[in-house]
Amino acid sequence: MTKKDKSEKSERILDVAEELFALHGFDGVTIRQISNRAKVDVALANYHFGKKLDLFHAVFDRRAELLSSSRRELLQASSGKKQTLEQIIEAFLLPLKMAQQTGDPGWKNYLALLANVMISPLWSKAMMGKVYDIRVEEFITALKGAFPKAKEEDIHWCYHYVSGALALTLAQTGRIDKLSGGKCLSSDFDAAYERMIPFIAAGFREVCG
Amino acid sequence: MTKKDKSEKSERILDVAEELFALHGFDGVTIRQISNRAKVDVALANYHFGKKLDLFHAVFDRRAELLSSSRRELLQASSGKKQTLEQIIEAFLLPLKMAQQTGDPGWKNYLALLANVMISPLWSKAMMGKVYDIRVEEFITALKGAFPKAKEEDIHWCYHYVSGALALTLAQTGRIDKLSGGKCLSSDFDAAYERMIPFIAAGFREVCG
DNA sequence: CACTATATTCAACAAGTGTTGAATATGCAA
DNA sequence: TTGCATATTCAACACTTGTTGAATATAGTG
Repeated sequence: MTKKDKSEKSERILDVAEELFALHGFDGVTIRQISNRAKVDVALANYHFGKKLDLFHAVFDRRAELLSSSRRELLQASSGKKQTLEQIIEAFLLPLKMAQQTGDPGWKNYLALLANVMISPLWSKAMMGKVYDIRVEEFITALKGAFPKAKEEDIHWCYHYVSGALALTLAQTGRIDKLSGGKCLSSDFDAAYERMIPFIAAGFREVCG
Repeated sequence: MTKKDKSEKSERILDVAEELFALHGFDGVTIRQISNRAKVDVALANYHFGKKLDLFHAVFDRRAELLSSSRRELLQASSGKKQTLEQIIEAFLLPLKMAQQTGDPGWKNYLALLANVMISPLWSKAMMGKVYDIRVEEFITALKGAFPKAKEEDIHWCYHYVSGALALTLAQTGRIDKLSGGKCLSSDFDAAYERMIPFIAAGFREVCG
């Protein structure tokens, strides 16, 4: 707004790259596929974003800060008195549900990309540290407050399970659709989150309580 | 043994391909990288396994049947009388823990590859249906037996969370190592499974009980 | 208008891609 | 040994990859 209005084409590149990276991963997508679908010359991606890897980072970072700060606000909002376990979990999950509920397909793609990064050893090390790890540390600190007597390892492992369940949800593989014979839908984030919170809460209380 | 002894080199190709596919995914690996590390000519992979995609299938299928049948046996072993929830969950998880505990790095790589496939919409659809889905259906049937009054959707969503937690564990991203400051290790499957069973069981009882 | 910085396209490069057919090596039966 | 099937290598193909430098268009400013 004030400084620079990103050109229309450069944002189209980001959108298309987001979608294709989410679906096929970094190596499964060529710059020509991106520029073709964005109706743009091959060289333009390079002009705006540099190397292919830089473009990937640009895509990943674009929405990372929004998600991360939304998590921080929710976590701090309830941090006055002692937080309930459910409040803590919701602060972690709700921003993702809200992002999904915007209906913006860009968010859907980004969340799938995030899931992809989370589960890859290489990409996880390269990308998650920048913005997301700080939030996770706050999240874990809050959990320690809710379970003062729990062992740290127990809390970390439980968070690990949460992270996995979340990743598979964000990935929207469509597998649950098939396995349930259509009774459940990958795209139904409401259904996924509704049950995830009590599921996780009970697990935490069992292992850490 | 009886029919054909696969050549030493062809198995080396499979081993190397398994490792590289697990780490970088299908598109992140070239046949030349595989053949170089296997100290074999580029054309040999094609001679033994056909196209690159066929090689990927060969890698994925090689250990799939073992894992799947191991699950079936464990699930049937306890199916005489009414199975406890913990028994059902263990039948699903134990084969993976045992595979990991062989110490064979090939198994470690395969499980990471499996995690990768599980979380990718495209690969999941293409690969999981062949061997794994049948086992999941039996698993869910057993769960229905343990929770006769539960709604089907609840059971499917809870299984979905299990599947996600499992996938992230198999992936061994090393993220928990970093976040816990070394208190937890991705490679420590014992620690992961030990807590996973009570965590999951409590979640199921809360949502489906 | 002219000037300038930014945006976009064009054309091409060197390197790498999967795949293939012919040539050679290897092991095994008669 | 001779044959023969399998295994492996060699050399090359047509094509795609990311990236770049020069050329051209576009928009904003004086």
